[in-house]
Amino acid sequence: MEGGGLPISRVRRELLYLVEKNATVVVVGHTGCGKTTQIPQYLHRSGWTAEGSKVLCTQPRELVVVSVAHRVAEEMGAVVGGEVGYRASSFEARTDEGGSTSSIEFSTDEALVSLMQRDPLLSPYTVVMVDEAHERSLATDVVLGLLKKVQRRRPDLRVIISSATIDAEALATFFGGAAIVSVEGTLHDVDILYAKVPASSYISEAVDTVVKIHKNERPGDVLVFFPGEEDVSQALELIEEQNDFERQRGGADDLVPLALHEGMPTSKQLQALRPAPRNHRKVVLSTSVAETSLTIDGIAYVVDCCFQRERYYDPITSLESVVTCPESKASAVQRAGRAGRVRPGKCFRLCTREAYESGLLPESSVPEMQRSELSHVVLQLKALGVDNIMSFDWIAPPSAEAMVRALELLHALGALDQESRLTSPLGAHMAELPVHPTVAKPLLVSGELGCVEELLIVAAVMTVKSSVWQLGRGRKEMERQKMKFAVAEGDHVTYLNVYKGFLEAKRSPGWCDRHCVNYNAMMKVLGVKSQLWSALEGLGIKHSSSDKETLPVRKALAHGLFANSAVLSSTSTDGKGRATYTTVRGKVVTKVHESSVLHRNQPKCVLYTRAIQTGPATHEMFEVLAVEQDWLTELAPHFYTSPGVG
DNA sequence: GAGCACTGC
Repeated sequence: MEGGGLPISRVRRELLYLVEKNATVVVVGHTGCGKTTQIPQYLHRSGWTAEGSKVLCTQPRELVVVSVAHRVAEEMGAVVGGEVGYRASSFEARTDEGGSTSSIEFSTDEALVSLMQRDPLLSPYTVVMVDEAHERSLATDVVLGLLKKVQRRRPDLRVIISSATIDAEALATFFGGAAIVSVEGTLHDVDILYAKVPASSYISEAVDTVVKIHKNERPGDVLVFFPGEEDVSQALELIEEQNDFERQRGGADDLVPLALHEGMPTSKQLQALRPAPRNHRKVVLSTSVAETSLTIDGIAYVVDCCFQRERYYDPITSLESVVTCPESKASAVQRAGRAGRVRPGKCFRLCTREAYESGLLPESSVPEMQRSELSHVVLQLKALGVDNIMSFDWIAPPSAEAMVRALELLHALGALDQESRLTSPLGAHMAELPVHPTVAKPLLVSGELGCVEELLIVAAVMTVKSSVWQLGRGRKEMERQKMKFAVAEGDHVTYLNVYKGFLEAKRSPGWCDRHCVNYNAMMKVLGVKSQLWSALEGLGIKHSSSDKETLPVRKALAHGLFANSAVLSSTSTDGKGRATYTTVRGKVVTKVHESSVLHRNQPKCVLYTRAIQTGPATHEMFEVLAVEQDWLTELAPHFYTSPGVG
C-alpha cells in the first residue's frame, strides 16, 4: 500500500514546505492518520536523506519501533536493515553505528538519548521526528529538551514533533514559535456518547452499558477500559453472573467476557486478542494496556470509565503512590479511537458531557517528569554534559525537591562529586549502564565483592519490570510454589534460586507453569542479563561468582539500595498481626507487602526496591532484602549522619 | 491478603 488514501496525504505539500522553512514543525493528528509511516517517506523522497544523511523517527515503545520499521520497509519495497533500519536493544539490532546505509531510522526515545551520549550533535541526521510526543514519557521530555539544545548549535537540524492532542501550542512555544500543521480526520468516525448522570460505581455502570450494547447494537466486539486489574476482575465476575442469569431465563449466553492486563500470562492475553466464536460478541475488559500497547481487531464499541491510574513520586518521603484519577482528554480520545480502526464505531464515555467539556477532565496527564523519581534522568543529563540541571530547558520542569533528592542520592552513590560533577570512573560508568543508578552501583561493586554472576541475575530481574511470579491455579498455589525458592535473606536472593531452577529445567515453559514462574519474564531476564554482562565486560570487570555465599550479594545490593531502608517497629503489629516498619529517612510507617517472601519473617532491618502507598494510610515495601542495620552508616555515612536523619 | 504502563547506555 502506498498510503495515498491516508489523511496525512492531504497535507503532504504543506508539511514539506513548512519543514523546509522552519526549524521545528508540530504535526497534530490522531492515531491512524498515517503520520508515523508516511512522514519519514515524504522526507526521504524530497531529498532529506541525500548523500548519506538520515531521517530519524522516535517512538515511546520498542514494539512499535520494530513493527513500523517493517511496515515502512515493505511499503518502500526495501528490506529492514537496508534502506530502513531501527535501533532497539532487546531485539536483534538491525542498524549499526556509523556504517549503516539506512536512510530512514526508527528508534525508541530512550535509544535516542543514549545515541546522543555518543554523538551529541546527531551529525548524520537532517530531520528528527519525535512521534507520540503527547504521551510525555520521561524519555520524550528529555529528548525534547536536548533537541532544542542541539538546534542552537545546528540551525540546519529539522525537528518534527508529532502529537495527537491540541497541546501543540505549548510544544510550538517551547521551540520558539514552531509551525503547526493539523491533519484532520482518522480512518473511520467514532460516535461519542456520554452518560446522562455521573455514575455512582463505574464498574457496574460499565457492565450495564455492555449489556445494553449487546441488546441494542449491531454485531461487533466491545472493549472496556478500567483503571486497574482489580476493576477488571470484578467486572468479569459481574458479566459472568449476568450470563448465568440469562441462561436460567432461557436467554442466549452469547456474550464472551475476557480479561486483559499486563500481569496476565501471554497465552491468556492472546486469548483476549483472538476473535470470538461465530455469533458471539466478545467483551474485552482491559486496563490501559489496550490504549497504546496492544491492538485488538474487530472492536466496534468502546466503553470508557474515564478514570486512569497514575503513579506519583513524593520527593519529601521518597515514596510512591498509585492513585485513581480522572483520565486526560488525550487518553479519552485515544481510547475512543480504538473503536474506529476497521469501521465506524461508537464510544460510550461514563462521564457526563458537562464533566468532559467543563474541564473536570484535564487536557493531558501530568507529565511523568513531574511525578517521577529523577536520579536516572539527572545522571543521563550529567553524562550528556548538562552541568546545571536546575536551568536545563525543561518542557515541564520537575519540582526543585525532586531534583534535590536526585542530586542527593547520586551524590551518596558516589556518581556526583561535591560540585555535582559526574565522577570518573564511577559516575561515568553508572551512566553507561542501562539500569537505575541504585542497580548500577551494585553491579559495579560486584567485581570487587566477587559476585558478578549473582548481581547480573538480580539486576536483570529488578530491571525486567513484570513480576517473576505468576498466578497459576490460585494464590494459594502460587504461595506454595514460591516458598520452595524462598530464603530468609529476601526476595533478591530468592531470585537466584528461581533463576537456577529455570536453567536446570532447561528453560522449560512447563516447569515455569508448574512453579508459578513467569516464563516470559525469565526469558527477558536472560536477555537483559547478557546485555548487562557485555556492558560490564566493556568496563573491564572480570566475571566472578560467590556460589552459595549470599553475604557478598546482599552487601553489593546494599551499596545501591541503602537509601531505601526501614526498621522493624518495637510496637510490632498493625492490628491484624502484621509487623510494621518505619522508614529510616522520612519516618513513614510501612509494611512488607504480601508478595514478598519476607512478609512473615520480620527481619530487624530491611532494604526495599520500591515502597508504594497502597491505601489511605498504608505504605508497603516491594522486593525486600534483609540487612544488618550497621551496614547503612558503613556504606553511606554522609547520607545517614546529616542533621535530622537517622 | 496482592502492584497503571513503558523502556535503556
